[in-house]
Amino acid sequence: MIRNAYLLSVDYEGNSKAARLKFFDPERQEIFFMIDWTGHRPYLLTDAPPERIKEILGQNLMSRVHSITSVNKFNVLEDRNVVLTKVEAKDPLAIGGSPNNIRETLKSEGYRVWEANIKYYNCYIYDTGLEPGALYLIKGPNEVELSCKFEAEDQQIIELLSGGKEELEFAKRLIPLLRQPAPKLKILALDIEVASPRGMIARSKDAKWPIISVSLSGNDGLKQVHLLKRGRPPEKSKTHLGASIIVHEREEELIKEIFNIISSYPLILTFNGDDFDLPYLAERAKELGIKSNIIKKERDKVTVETGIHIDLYKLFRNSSIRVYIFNNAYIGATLDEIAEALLNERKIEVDKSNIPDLPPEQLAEYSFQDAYLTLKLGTIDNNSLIRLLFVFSRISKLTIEDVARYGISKWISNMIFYEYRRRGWLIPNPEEIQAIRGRETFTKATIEGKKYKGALVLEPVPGPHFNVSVLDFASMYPSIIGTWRISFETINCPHEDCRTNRPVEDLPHWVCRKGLGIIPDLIKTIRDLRVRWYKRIEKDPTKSPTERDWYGAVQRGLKVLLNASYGVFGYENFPLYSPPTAEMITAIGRKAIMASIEEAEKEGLRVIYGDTDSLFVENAPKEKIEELCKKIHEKLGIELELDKVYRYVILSELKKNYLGVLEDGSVEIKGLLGKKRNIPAFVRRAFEDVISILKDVRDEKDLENAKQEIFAVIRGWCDKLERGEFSLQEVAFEVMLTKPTDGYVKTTPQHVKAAMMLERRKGIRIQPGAVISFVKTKDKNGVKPVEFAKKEDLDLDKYLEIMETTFGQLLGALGTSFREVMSGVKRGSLLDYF
DNA sequence: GCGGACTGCTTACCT
DNA sequence: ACAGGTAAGCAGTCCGCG
Repeated sequence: MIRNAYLLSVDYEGNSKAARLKFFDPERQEIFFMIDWTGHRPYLLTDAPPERIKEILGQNLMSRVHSITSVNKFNVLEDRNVVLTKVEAKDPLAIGGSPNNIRETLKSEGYRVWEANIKYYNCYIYDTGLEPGALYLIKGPNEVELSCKFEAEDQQIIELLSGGKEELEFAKRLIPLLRQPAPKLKILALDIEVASPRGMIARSKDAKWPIISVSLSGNDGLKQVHLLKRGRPPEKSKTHLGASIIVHEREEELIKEIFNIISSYPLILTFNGDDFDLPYLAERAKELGIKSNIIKKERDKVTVETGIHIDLYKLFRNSSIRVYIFNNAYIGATLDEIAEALLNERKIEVDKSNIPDLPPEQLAEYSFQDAYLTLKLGTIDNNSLIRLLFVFSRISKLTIEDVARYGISKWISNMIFYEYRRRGWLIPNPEEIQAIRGRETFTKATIEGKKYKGALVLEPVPGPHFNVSVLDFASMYPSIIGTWRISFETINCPHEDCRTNRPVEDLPHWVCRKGLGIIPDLIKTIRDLRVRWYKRIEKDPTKSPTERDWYGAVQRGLKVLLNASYGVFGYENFPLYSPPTAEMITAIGRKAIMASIEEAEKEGLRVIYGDTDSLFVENAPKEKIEELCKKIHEKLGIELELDKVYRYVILSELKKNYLGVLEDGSVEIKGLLGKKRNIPAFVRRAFEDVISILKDVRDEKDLENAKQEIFAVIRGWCDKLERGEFSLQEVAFEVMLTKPTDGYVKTTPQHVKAAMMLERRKGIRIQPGAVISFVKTKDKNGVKPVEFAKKEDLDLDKYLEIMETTFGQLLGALGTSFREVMSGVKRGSLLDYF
């Protein structure tokens, strides 16, 4: 049977002792497997001679060895070919997983080993050249072929690139992969509730208590709550969201039914299902004697045999996803906070310590809401997350399941490892990179405790500025990596004649000029493809909305990769960690921005601010800007471009703090206190009120008038505060708890005090990631959780102080101050503090 | 014993 | 668990002050 199917995942199958490919057939909405047919085996590389292996490993380990051969590899750190011994094993655990293993035995004998820490299924993907996430044509039991190939029309994309052979070859593989949209999948969200006694937290390790409810919400319209019969039957047959309430006499029956339904969906979504829902289900099933292997617990994930499982808790916690995909719209990592921020919906409020004692209808409502929210989050924005996972999987070569669980450094290192294996390059060990290419840095960071100097931030010229052009280096660090060819491969290379190639005079590091390395090619290709092609076709009106959605995901996905491509080199746990590389990249960045300022000033342009890769230029004629960009490109080889023109900008005296109004009246606020989400909603609303006045300002005269209006509005809000015209909720500060309350040993910040009061009074533990709402009070403690406070507890002076600092940033830039604005106002007793 | 100057911790932001 | 740079508010400490 010939069919099309997406490769979703690869794992190791213990019975057949081989890799197993998990495919998804979109037409039948069905998962199927193929066991490796190539005879591939796990292995490591070592410098121990082949003839000595037997003796070193001993009889016991040798029985687990499949073969010993010699292989040629290219060692990039020393720029030479090497011959190494490849030890193939009969099972992956023999390499490095079991107590007595080949890796450690070789090391203890003083030999070096390489590529022994890579998970077997990833190793398999590298060697077979499989493309996770891609669509395949399944031609027979031993024959699969990529459905999407490089086509004649793709040549036009290649023309946009200017690289060498390697770069084009990489692009030719990537382009077809990024053309194929993500499949439509039947999706099921699942959530369970457990009869844990009051105050006890159910854990999946010892699934002591019965499962009392399982809620299911599918994108095909399935809505069910399965309840275990306890006491009286529910009075309703449906929840208010329309989920059928189904009661089971026995827990076995319930679990069996759930397994049945799960198995008909290729994608299962949970919120924290890796740590709780799925392992708990599996453990209960085992305890009740249900024979099923549908849920498989692995080291750092729980998978579903009949599909794939994505734990949205892990996915939403991924900071690349949070920052670049959701623009920091949520901070906490709880279902309630994310749902509130992204969907404007909340969990149903119940007494958390008492869920098992809820009446059955209420339990059903509460439980179903969680499954409902999980499905909604997982399919948000017309399945944009699923699309992104496919994009990331195809670029990083990680399985969909791993992409959804690991962070950006893993995505990047896996992509690089794949390319290394493909070319027969030896993947170096971290300690060798540092020993051979250096680990020392020579610049001093501004922030104490950091390893090297970062970006440059210019001192702003405070005050209002009209007609401000913002120039920036598009993807500055990736451009530097590509143009100067900076990576762990090229920094401090072994060639004597490259030592004079020092892009930054005050750093002793040199850079290879012989074209060594592939990372600069990969980054440059991704960068050029994004800015020259995918960003354009995302906006192409001749494309269908579906296609534009897809290319939007591609474009954003590439951006996420690029944004982290410099940072990983400065990250200790990145397998290709190289402090000199990171230090060189930021140093070139500083040099580029300095050169641009110099050039701009030479042209008679006035630079009023700049941060890292941007320049704010006041009143610059268009021709002069074009001239400047051209000159900089010629001089430095990276592209400086006009990003936007502000009708006017108000710079505060602080760095990273300003307000800009674009020609269309839209306001961009950066860093100002009024924008921070931890300040009370009351203050934020007052701030927004003021901002709305600034929208319509076109010239200095307007600004003068607006100022008077602003003063009046600020006074108005202070009056409101004084008269108590607000709800408690509106004056609550909202600050995230980043660790458990007992983890704060050095100081006890206010939000922690409030959290501790909540814990004491309610007898619960507050989890990291929860956002604490508290108000400032006059009592000794100074704070109270909003739910325990009364209006008369409030310390209004504190609230006036925050109004002062919030508006002070703006007022200072407008040549006045909060005090001045408030003077002449008739004050009640509360304002006597002025 | 108390307040001001200071440092360090914590959180949230910018690029 | 990608990096460094900037800002704010508070907790805690030290020191001077009869």
